[in-house]
Amino acid sequence: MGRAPCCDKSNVKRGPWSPEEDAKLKQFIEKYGTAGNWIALPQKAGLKRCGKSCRLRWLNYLRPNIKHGDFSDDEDRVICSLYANIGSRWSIIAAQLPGRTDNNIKNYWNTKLKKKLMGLNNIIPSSNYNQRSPFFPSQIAQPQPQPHMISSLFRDTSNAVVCNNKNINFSMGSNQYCDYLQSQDRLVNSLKYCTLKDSNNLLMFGGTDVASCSSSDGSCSHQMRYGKEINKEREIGNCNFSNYEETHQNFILDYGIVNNIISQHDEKPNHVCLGSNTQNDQLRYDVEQVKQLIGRGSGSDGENKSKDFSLRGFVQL
DNA sequence: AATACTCACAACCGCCGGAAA
DNA sequence: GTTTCCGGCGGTTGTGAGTAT
Repeated sequence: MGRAPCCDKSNVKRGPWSPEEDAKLKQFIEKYGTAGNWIALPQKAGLKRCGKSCRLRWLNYLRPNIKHGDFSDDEDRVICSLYANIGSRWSIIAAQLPGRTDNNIKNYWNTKLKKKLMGLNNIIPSSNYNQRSPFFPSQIAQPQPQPHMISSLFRDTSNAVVCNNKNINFSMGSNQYCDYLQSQDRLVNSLKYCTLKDSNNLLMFGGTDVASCSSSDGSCSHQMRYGKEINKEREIGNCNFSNYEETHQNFILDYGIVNNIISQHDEKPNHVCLGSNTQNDQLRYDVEQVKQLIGRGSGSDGENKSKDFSLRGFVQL
């Protein structure tokens, strides 16, 4: 059974809102609120508009404290940083910019910021990058800014941009590849239930096998085991989440651990794979590419490398 | 001055998830 | 457990102003 339309489309006005309609809507909402029902609102307010249209008009234009006009450099920076991390999740990005709406930011990105970044970088994206990145929507053939372009632009000044939302907080790492990995929120989700295992020459992150423990000082570590057979996959290593902080679980997955596993493994994996077990829900990264990116990191000695290539994040409990 | 083109932004559409019935 | 409804979201389209020819 199909869904009923939200309104009688033949009987509602469409297109730009007139000042009179704006005034009616604003007056009604200021007096009565939405009463928790946008669909019924237009009739009560005497508007020949779809409820959804009223909602959008209010949220994107009429609502108090909406900022109109140019975006500041700081706002640009936040948008770019968050886009590099989480992709086109405009509502989450908008939550970090008071007065800006998701629609506003989306339009700004599509019409100005994206072009600005592409102009600054002047780089044609390599086909080696994962095509399922938010920077390579499959439907869009035109080149998109890549995470490392964005992070390299803003690295020095916004190394610790934090994205707050009800589910996930990110703390940006400084490494290009880790920035890129963090842009896949599924990675963060899978890290919550992380197992490492190998299958068909792939090193995989993801799955559901997780055990947790707490220490006396309040810290918490989640140990991931991958020492047993899981379907056809063998266990190949160990990894810890550590440093429980207040309401957040802070995880650090040191890239050295991954490297260790790769080097100890008798059949060298040729891909790093993130996501669940099904082939359709995985993100694959070429191991050689990963190594190359490590080599391009800012740290030249071992200590810095280890610091640079850890993967950091906060998962709100 | 008229027309074509570009750009920015408002508005719409369809899908999805959660809550209620 | 299933269906229905609604709000929210992201992608896309429409519109009008500004600019180029």
